[in-house]
Amino acid sequence: MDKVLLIDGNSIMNRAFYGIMGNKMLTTSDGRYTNAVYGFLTIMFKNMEEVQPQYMVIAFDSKTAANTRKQMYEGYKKNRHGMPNELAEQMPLIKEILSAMNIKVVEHAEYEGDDILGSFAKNFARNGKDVYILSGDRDLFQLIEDNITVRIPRTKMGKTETEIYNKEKVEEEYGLEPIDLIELKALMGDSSDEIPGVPKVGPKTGTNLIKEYKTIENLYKALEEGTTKIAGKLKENLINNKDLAQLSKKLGTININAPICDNLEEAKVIEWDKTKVTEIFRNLNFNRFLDRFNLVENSNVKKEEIKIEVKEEKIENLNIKDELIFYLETKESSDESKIIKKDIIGIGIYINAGNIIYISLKEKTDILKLKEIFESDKIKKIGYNIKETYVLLKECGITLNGIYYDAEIASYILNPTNTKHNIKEIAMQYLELNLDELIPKKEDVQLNMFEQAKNVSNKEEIGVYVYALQKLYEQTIKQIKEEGTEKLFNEIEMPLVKVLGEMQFNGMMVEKEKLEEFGKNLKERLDTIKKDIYNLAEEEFNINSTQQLGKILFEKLKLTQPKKNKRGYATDVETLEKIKNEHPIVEKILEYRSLTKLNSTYVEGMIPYINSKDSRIHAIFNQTITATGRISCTEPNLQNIPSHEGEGKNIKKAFKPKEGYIYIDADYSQIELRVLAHISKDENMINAFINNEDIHRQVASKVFGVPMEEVTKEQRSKAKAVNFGIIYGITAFGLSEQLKIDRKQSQEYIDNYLAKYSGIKTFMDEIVKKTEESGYVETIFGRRRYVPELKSNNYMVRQFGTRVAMNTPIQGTAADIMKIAMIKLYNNLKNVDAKIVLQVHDELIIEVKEEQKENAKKILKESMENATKLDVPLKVDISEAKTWYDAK
DNA sequence: GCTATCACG
DNA sequence: ACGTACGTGATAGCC
Repeated sequence: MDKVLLIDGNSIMNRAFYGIMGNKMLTTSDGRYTNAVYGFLTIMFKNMEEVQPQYMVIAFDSKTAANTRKQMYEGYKKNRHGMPNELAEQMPLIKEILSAMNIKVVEHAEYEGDDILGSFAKNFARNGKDVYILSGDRDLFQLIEDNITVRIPRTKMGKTETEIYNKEKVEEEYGLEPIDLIELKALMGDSSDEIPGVPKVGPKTGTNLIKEYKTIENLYKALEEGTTKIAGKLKENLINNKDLAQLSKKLGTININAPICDNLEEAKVIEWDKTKVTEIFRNLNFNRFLDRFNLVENSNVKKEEIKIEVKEEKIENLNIKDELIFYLETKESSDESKIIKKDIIGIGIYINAGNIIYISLKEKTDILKLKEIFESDKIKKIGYNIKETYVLLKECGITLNGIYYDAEIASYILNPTNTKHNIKEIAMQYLELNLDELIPKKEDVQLNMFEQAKNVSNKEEIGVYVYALQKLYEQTIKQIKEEGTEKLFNEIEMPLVKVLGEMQFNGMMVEKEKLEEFGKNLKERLDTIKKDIYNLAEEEFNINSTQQLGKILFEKLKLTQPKKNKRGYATDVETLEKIKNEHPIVEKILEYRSLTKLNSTYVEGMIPYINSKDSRIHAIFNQTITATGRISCTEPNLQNIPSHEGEGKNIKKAFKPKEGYIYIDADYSQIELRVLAHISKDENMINAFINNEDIHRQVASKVFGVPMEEVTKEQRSKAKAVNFGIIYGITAFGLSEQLKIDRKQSQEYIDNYLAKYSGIKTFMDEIVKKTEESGYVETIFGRRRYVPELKSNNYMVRQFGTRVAMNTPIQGTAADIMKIAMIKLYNNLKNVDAKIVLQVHDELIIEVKEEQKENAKKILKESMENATKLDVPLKVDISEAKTWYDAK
């Protein structure tokens, strides 16, 4: 069936404008802004690729189009200040480009963009086409029907994804059919367009009313006939505001009969005017697009003199003995229950220089023919992003062994502050090789590129990666040896790949119902608090918007305004705590904040990650992100589940092992201070740990000059803050902020501390000096972090450099120790029915068969405490638990 | 994308 | 006189 892509021009331009606003490079040489145009095209191309439309229309708002509705109601879009100049000047530009691409652009003096989209959508749908509307605006949901879907671009974790709304999704989210949304809006209004609605009717009341009466006409008929249960204030309100409801319905109804689309064939997608498009792209410096659509002859680009020939080969002919240098080709999988939603479709293998082979693995069983090679411990595996490979293979029933070298990890070891370790970047950096130039370009790129099936394999591209991989292997290992980090690489990082792969494969079991129940409870309470806040503010606003909130608190309610930030008023917890006594609304805001956080991040954010097959969350543990050597965790982040105090902790009740199993939770006690004691060799601190003293109490005793027994709770807690400060590279300001004392006072604490713990003072001075000289700082296992900040001309940046120099060996060494412990633990648990499921920097959780828990406990504790030998003992606290919540 | 906010060690 | 404690990730708003 023919497909139609309709685009809400203004809405997408807006998104794009704010999306890439920060990129200051996106101006032309004469200073014209191009970021919104660039972003618009990126989003449009992505959607063209996904939808592959035969018809397209882009609708824009004209200056006068809103007048039709303004005549009905003068408030309509009244507070919409026009778009910023930087965006406005880009509007003609995008229209010019679209016209060069022969894409139909519609703008009308009397009809707004929504009306244009609505009319085209319904018209196309009537003609039997599949319609896809691309917009950032949820108002368009009312247009959805069987053959009409709305696509909302969304940035999630840096990636732009498209959220697709069809009938079912709308019903699920709103509890109403798409067409009913018109009625809902008539009752509840819309603050962004200033559609009034009926006062005091929010989403809940509104939805219930529409569910029962379907339309406002029916509702009012029932009210007038008295055949309704509605009573009290609500009834009064509805009756008194009938006009407003009717007006709002008119305002909020998208016109689907605008006489503007009599010839749909005009919207047919045809070839671009290549010359014009090229000229404009060149003019705007859109080199990536020029390249992508093959619009320039790259005659002036110096081509590498490398010819990479890739031969397609059968598995049977493969002869691999000592090492497997390989790159897996994957495509997005349609199987939602997979741990990693990718399918393996091919593999490139290095045989020798100039001889790279590609094996197609389209059939599910193909990969199993390589099982023996993958599982052999004798064959060294040399690859890229092997942790992912490990999980993918494990899902196919293959356990990858002999993991020897990973180019991503090598790059990380050489420079952990690099933010990108993808193969193209590291080939550029370590080989001075531009892989894009080596990948042969396809001929028919321009229009047809959107029609290229994405699962068509590209063996040439894979071949180039394999080629680069072999070179990277040689080059980075050479550099790693030169700087002396090969032990760290070979004995810690590479063995850890498998452990992290295991953790991701194992996952953490979550009781979805428990989470949902908690979410329901949160939402109910949030509804109440929201109403309270609106009542106290005497108006409705978006509480999540710090700007709107700031206006309410500091302009309308005139509360004292303790702090400002770049964008206006600060409204963070600390600020609000200070003015809590001035108005009851503040307390409510704080409560609202903490509950929305719980609901959106830990309930709503978590549920989609629960695997339907095994009820587990398979979070990704990243090994190449942090500057210090810690691992990080994403999709979702299980390392920041609430655990301090308050009801956030309840989230942890949903995490529980499978039937017959139990969690053992172990955490290092004071590992960073112990590391500090070791590397600084400070006598007092070393003794404290050897004698198993309470370190915070000891510090309090020394800093405040009181005997150990007389240290008060308050003094101990202050000392604790000082200890933390020391680890972070203390400043008087930082400590005074933390303890809410003045700078003089905090400086005294620091001076006292450094006098009593003089070994630490010496260490701090020397590490900064050493880092200045060498340019880098190291952990005791040799992990290296460069600190260019110390050479900066900017005082602030230099100061930051000194703190980094002081903190990195401490945090980094602690991270190294944990990594060693994890490897030991993994090996020691081989004959136990136990799995490592989570690491939270100084905490490890295993899921173990109940009968074997005592043995597992012993192994866990021993692996962690004996990870390495320091001048102070490593201490581990251990507990068993039925849920994560119960772990102490 | 950047900013503000807030969750963790 | 400046503006600061270290390391992370997720969400929502921005119009």
